[in-house]
Amino acid sequence: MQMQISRKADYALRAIGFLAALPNGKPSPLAKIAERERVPGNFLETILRPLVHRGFVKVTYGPGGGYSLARDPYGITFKEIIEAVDGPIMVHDCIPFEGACGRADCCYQIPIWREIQEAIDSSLSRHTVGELIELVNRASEQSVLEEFSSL
Amino acid sequence: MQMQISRKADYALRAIGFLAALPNGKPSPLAKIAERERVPGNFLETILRPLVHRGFVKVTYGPGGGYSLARDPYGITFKEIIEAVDGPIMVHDCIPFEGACGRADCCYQIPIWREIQEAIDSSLSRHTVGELIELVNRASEQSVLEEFSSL
DNA sequence: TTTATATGCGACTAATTTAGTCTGCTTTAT
DNA sequence: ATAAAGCAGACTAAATTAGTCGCATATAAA
Repeated sequence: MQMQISRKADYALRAIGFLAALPNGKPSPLAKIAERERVPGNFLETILRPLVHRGFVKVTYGPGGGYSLARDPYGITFKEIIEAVDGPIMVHDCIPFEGACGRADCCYQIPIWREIQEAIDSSLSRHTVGELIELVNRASEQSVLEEFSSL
Repeated sequence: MQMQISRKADYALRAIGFLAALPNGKPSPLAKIAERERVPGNFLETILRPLVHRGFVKVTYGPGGGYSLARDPYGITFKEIIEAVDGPIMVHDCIPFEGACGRADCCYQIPIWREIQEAIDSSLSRHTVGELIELVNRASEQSVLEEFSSL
């Protein structure tokens, strides 16, 4: 399997989806997020760090504190989160500049790679954290319904 | 850098582009492809193997032999080559089936991942090895022009 | 002002994947 | 026969990813 998002990116999106789904932006401590999303806590903390630095997530210290979403979830894209935790998404070395791969004379493929890159970028930018709220709500309605029908 | 194609896939596409650009499908031995594309020969050989198995590349043994393209280059997509050498392209564990990540209750994100996967797939399928012929030809015309104008 | 509850930082280790090598074997043209 | 080609697969090395840990800092509330 390749072209796969990293575990870090996956965890980041789970965590940020969790925060987005919290009512009225109440902060949630690391331990709680980690438990709910079944993610190693220490690791999650290192993942959330850049999200805090870049202003996607807000932190409040002390008792009752924790992480919370700092921005409108519909304004945060998948691409932004993924790039925040793992660096730029780049399908080929030579995307930033021709010859970056160290073989300037062989880079005739790059127009194609640029198109592919563009497709990936735009697809990852079309999806926002806001969608996760709807999805998680629909999922929990669903599980309530299942519980009900099994009685 | 992430979501990057592997070196294997890059080498495979360089090699297959080289073969596609050869006139009248004459076979080219490994050593020659490796030299021209500046790729370690032993490694390239392991890369070409699955391409032979899957019928993209044809082999002729003995003196004067080597590898040649086995099919219409406009019918071979980037996706096919990449998947032949590196296995299926899959943006998220849960693409093949919900719960593949081992957390069935947390898979509410997968509709989004499926859309992203679809975008990547179709973009990689739109581009064919045939385009490489045109690009390499244009590139060599270009270098002839440059040589000419510098006189 | 102490204490408990929080995160921040960075160095470290472990596991996995990717990249590349090597040695011996098979196939085929001349 | 023999030389030129690829085939097979086990092996090693390098790089990346995933995860841990100990100590430091910040804040709320008793």
